[in-house]
Order: sequence, then structure tokens, then C-alpha cells
Amino acid sequence: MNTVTLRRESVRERLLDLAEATVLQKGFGATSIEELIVGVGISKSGFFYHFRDKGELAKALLIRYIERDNAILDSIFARADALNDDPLHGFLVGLKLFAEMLAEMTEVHPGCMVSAVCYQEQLFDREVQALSRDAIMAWRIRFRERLDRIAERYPPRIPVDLDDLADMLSVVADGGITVSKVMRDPGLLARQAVLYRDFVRAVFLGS
Amino acid sequence: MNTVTLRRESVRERLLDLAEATVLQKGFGATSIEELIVGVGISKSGFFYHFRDKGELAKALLIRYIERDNAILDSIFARADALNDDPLHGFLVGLKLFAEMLAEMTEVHPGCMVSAVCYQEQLFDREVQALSRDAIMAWRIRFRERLDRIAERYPPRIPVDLDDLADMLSVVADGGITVSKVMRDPGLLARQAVLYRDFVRAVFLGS
DNA sequence: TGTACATCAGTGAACGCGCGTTCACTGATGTAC
DNA sequence: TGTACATCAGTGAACGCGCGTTCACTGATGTAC
Repeated sequence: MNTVTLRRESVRERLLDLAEATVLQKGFGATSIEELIVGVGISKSGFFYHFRDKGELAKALLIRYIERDNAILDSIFARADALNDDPLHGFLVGLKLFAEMLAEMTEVHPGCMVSAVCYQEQLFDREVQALSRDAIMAWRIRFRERLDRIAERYPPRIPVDLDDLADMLSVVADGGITVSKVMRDPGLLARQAVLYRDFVRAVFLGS
Repeated sequence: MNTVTLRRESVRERLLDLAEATVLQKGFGATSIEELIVGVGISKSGFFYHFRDKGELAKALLIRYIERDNAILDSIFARADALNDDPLHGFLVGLKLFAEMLAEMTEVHPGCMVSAVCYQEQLFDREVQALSRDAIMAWRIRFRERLDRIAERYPPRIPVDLDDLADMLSVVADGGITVSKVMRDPGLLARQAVLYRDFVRAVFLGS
């Protein structure tokens, strides 16, 4: 929007922005350094000043994506917790806020970096694959803790493994992004998030 | 296993087998024609006798994958229906068989072709992208019909859109495959399928 | 305040390699009469 | 049954292009004394 604001963004940041959008659209292998530098307006050597090689770009891309994702989730559930003492209602409100955030995206979600990287194995070193695993594991632990606190007050009506129930949010988010992308239906993702919320509610409150 | 059986498989079929495994592991762009022909033991020109170009390989790969997927699901739900008159219990048994089939895969699921292709857009013509959409749409229609029949006898206890509930199977399958691949946990996918089944049960039977 | 040096954020030209694709050709099998 | 021709399932060599990467260099800004 604002030229001054755009100018404030560093070349490195602009490379990452463009790379993220392009990788989510066509995959990492099909994203050439050439098109990134043309888009940003620097020379090829300029790219290699910022990243030792293409693999370092992948790593930086994934790290930034995961950090941003975590920040968004943290802020959403912090807001939800501030409004609720009860852990179940805090979680349900958080999931609702999450679904609303997704619903506000009128264009189709650009994609999930973890998925995009998942189908590009071998191209990356073990470090990048480990980053993906750690990210999903962090979600599991984060939500598992919440579910434990909920289960103390609300004995589950449906016997489910709480790790699996925690993982299901990652599964629905990732699968929902992919399916909504394929179907070109931006609303699909938000509706799937609502279904997950309905399920959590049914597990602890019954239907 | 059997050398005679392997010999019976045509070169074209062996190319598709190897291509499928490789694409699911490293993505389409990173899969070279070179490595496929070395693996199968023919010359490069031999490849181009079977496929006009690399795009035609992608198309053939996706078509075969979708057809096989549909055949598996058809046989599973046909078996389940044969054992049950009631549409809900037929569906629940079918989902259980589905989960059991996934559980029997002791190694991690090789991946979902639709996901792999989804993050490789632009590389393919619109035809390939349309194939993915059609495949998911077919799943939606197939399961929506079942859910309609179920809802007639079992008024839903949880108000959900039945198209969304039908889509959720695609979402959980696709997301489950990706997450179980990233986590290197083959059982995760089957456990997520069971959770989906638990949700369907709760929707129509309560908890 | 001036000078010397260091670091930052790149440039420009060249590289070699692997990729998808093309083209003229071939030996084995099938079919028509 | 023999011959002529067609089709099938490939071969081998060459192509040009784009890719990731390297290397020596540079002008602008920052820092020490």
C-alpha cells in the first residue's frame, strides 16, 4: 500500500515474502532463484549474499512460517483464555476465534508450508524435515495440555486418546487447507475448523 | 515377489509404479525422467514412446491413483453394506474397515497424490488440476448420499452441514496422511480415521 | 574534524551440469493376400 | 505357406536452455583513533 512502508521492508524480507507465495503455489523445486530476484529487483549475486544456498532459503522460509503460525495461535488462545476461566469454554472460544479468522480470508488460503515441504523431501537436509516434525509436535503438546485440564473437569463422554484429539487440529488444518485449495473454496477450511470444534464439544459435553 | 509376475507387468506400468513412489517422496518437479528410466532399465527415448511429455506422465499418474483409490473405497463400503441393512451402521462399519486397512500398513503411508499435485500447480495444465477437483467432488457426492440416507432415520443430534461432514473424510484422510508422514508415525493416520468415525457416530447417535 | 580501515549490501560475468525434448533409425512381432 | 508391409516397442546421439553456484570486484555507510 504505502511506498514508504514497502521500502522499510528489507530485501531479505521481500525475498522471503515472494518465495513463500511462490513455493506455496508451485512447490520449492519449481521456484527458481531467477524469478525471485526479478520480482524483488536485485541481481543473482544479491540473493547469494542473503542465503548461502537454496537450502538455506528453505530453512528460513519454514522457520518464519512456523514462528508466525505459533504467534497467531498464541494470541488467539490468549484472548480466548482472558475471557474464560473454564478451560473447556476457553478452548471452544479459541477454536471459534480460529475459525472466524479463517473465514475472514476471502481468497483461498495460500497453503501450508509444512505440507509443501512434506512432498519435497530429499531436496532438503534432515534439519528442515526435523523442523516440520518439531512444529507439529509443539502443537500436540500445546493442545494436549489444554485437553488434560479440560478432561479433569469434564470427563470425556466419548473415549478418545487426547494426543490424537490434539493432533486432529493439525490434521484438520493441514487437510482443510489442501482440500480448500484444490476445491478453490476459501470457506471450506473455516467450516472444517468449526466441525472440529463441534467434535471437541461433543467429546466433553455430549451432544 | 514372483519374478514371472513382475515380468508380466508392462514397462509402462513399471514406469508409473516407480514414478508414483518417487513423486510422493520428492515431488513431481524433483523427479527426473532420467532416474525413472534407469530404475526401469530402458532408454530415454523409450520413455517418450510411452508418454508424449512429462505432463502426460503426471496426468496418467493422477488418473491411476484416483481410480485405484475409488476402487478400494467402493469395495470396502460394498462389503460393509452387505453386512448391514441400516445405513448408519453400514457407514460406521465401512469406516472401521477403512481404519483397519490403514492400520495394517505398518510402514508410513507413501502420501496423497492429490496433495503432492496440489503444491505443484502451474507445472500442470488445467486438466490435471481439474482431475483433483473432480476426485474430491466424487468423494463428497458419494458420502453425501450416504449421510442423507442416514439422516432420514437418525435425525442429527449435532447440527452439521452434511456436505461438510462428507468433505471431512477427505480432509482427515489427506491431512492424516501428511501429518503421519511428517511425524513418521504410520499409526497416526488410522487413529485419525477412527476419530472421524467417532464424530459421525456422535452426530447421529449422540455420545 | 580528518583519515584509514572494516563491514554491509550488493553487482556482473562466467561456469558446468542436468534437464526435457527431438530425430532418424531398428529389430521383433502381427496381419493381408 | 511365403512374401510384403505395418505396427509395436523401443535405441542412440545430439540439442539447447535454464538452473544453482562461484568469484573477483564495488560503492556506500559505520567505526577507531
